[in-house]
Amino acid sequence: MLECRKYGISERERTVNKATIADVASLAGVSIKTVSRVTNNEPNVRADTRVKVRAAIEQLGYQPNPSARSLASRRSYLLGLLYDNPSPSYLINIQNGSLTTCRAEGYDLVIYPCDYRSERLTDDLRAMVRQTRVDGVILTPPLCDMSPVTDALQLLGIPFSRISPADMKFTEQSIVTNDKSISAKMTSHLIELGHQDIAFVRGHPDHGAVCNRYDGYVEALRANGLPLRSELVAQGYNSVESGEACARALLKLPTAPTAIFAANDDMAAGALRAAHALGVRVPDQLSVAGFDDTPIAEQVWPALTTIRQPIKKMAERATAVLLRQLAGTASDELSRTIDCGLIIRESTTKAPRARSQTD
Amino acid sequence: MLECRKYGISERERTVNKATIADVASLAGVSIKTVSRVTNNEPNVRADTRVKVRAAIEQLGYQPNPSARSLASRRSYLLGLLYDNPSPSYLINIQNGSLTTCRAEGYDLVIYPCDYRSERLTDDLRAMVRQTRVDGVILTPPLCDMSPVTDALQLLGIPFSRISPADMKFTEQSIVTNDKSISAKMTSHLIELGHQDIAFVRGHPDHGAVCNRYDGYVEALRANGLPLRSELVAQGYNSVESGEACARALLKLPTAPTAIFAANDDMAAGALRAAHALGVRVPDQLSVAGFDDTPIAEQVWPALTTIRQPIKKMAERATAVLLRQLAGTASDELSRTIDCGLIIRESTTKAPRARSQTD
DNA sequence: CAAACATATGACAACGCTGTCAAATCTGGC
DNA sequence: GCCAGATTTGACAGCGTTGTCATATGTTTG
Repeated sequence: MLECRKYGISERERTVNKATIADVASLAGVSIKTVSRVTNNEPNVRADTRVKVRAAIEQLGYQPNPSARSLASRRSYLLGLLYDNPSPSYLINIQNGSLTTCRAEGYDLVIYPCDYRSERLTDDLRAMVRQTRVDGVILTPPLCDMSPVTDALQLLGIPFSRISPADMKFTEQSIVTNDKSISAKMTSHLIELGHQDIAFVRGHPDHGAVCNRYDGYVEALRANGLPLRSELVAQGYNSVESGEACARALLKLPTAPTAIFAANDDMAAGALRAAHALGVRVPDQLSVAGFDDTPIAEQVWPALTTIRQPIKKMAERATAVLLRQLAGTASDELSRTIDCGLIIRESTTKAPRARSQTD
Repeated sequence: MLECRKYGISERERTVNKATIADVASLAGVSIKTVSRVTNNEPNVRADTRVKVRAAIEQLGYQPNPSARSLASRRSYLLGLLYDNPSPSYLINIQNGSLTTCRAEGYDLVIYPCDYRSERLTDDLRAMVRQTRVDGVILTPPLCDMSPVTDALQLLGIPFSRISPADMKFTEQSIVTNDKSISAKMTSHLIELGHQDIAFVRGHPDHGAVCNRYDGYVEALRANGLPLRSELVAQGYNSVESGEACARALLKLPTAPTAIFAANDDMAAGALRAAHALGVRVPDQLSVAGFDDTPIAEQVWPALTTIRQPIKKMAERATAVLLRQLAGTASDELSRTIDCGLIIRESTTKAPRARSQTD
């Protein structure tokens, strides 16, 4: 009892999970190999044997020791999630999605924040992989688009799965979104509301998928016969701050836009701040649209019109694709393209006629 | 070469990390035990032997196999982070902080989102612990205040460390914040600005530390000789939405407050939304203060006066405390109380004289 | 009914490390 | 130069699984 204080390790090991595969085997009256077959759902076990073993497992509360299993089978049952300081809400969705799939398949998730601009990125990667021996890696933007990363993983022989890559490589191992077409749809929506002078705040150049959104904007302008005016295109860096700076500059233009479409919600929130500060009323004088439907979209005032990406689902799929890859089973039935939808809220409305007239 | 396609597992194992402790031992001309001693920084190795072994390790790029190490030493070198759907930015800070310490000590972090209201909470906990055999667990609010959780962990003999618990139990294993006194300070600050009618939006009742903030508010009112008016105290639930609802009700009061202090930033952002919607100008007519300094505080307009909690540092410390506990070393030199500071931004200013006069 | 084959089970050797304990080597004191 | 004690090193047995391969048990077929 006294040694129990402070949860002495040795005491713990005696208390918890005492049953080993051998205990189960002797209780069930079979060999440990048969127990192993049952716990791993292997074929070639007679139904009644299986029942017997299951009962013994139940009775003893047996859980296979993951370390022993890993050592013998040379798999860690661990997946790594690689990310570089994304928006918190994005990350949490990715994590939750990935975990959903992981848990269902008996895997755990280990997280690896890293700096995509670091010189030592591939070294870090290598160290990480070796240290924990993750069976596979999930890559989020912008890491999923960096060939040093994918090359290193290929070299190490670590399977990976990519979420929202910008390019079309490794399509078998990627979950892609239709960023371009949905951005075109949002732009068209604004045009339908009567907006002619629609500004676009571009995302961080290193962030591939976000960049594709600009292409959709360009496409929609062209499709609707509107000119692409370079002064209405601003370069942001995904942050609220950068969005605010861009919007300030845009709103001070002699031919100020009546709508601003930002490549993500944070920058759209920045545009909102700029409008407030400059006394421009949203949406009466200015419509603002974002992308991602992060929590901030509903938290700012007015609530942002935006595009919802089912991020959690994307992560679930990406993880499933990775696990299939690990298992060697085909994953053809898994759709790898994810659709997004427009969410119309308070920050967009019809273009102010008067204004575009007088300008 | 052909088998390399799709990164066949067996091929991988041959390619990556081929060096074992035996290879290092024979290259260095020592026994495997000596190599083990070196990699684990154990004493009683001659300096020149250590150098020899280190060189061999370097040359072969040897990394100990974590599964083998775990199996033999009965430790997983894995820590679990238990959380229940907190704010994304809170979680990311916690994760990053915890990881910083983990990495430095050769540990990895496994994440466990869970539902604190679930009936099966302790069962889940038990399953999780057994499945991965985490060496210890980090508890965030509100889980850190739930005795079913702490009891279960104690029973399982799993060491844990708590971040921001509301109670004073397990002080050796907790990182506590001075929520009460800093809330009093914020309240006093508002009083110094001339506010007399200060409303408080309380946090979720299940969230202990957030509740303590109310106590600070009460204390400061008393200390400054102001009455505690129950109609100025609203019950929120930590969400933007609940903060907005509370603020709407407060602002419609015949004796509306000139300042609203919300127990967290999300609710303060909600108050901002309510003010915007009702045409109440912030901060001219209404001061709003939050708590936490989450990113939203800077992203809304006007930017929120709030209280900064060094969450990342708290997580670093909590993890360090846990690791000391695991190692059996004393952690007395680790301070377990964390100070917060007031961040004055745009959402608070002097009380509108006229108004409090006419009311 | 036996031969031939498919299915079910088990014995045993890994897997790569750490813990234990004994052996070897190095100290310093006389 | 020798002995007691401290320090350094190594042999070897686990740790709890899975993989391999041989054996045992069914099941079909001629």
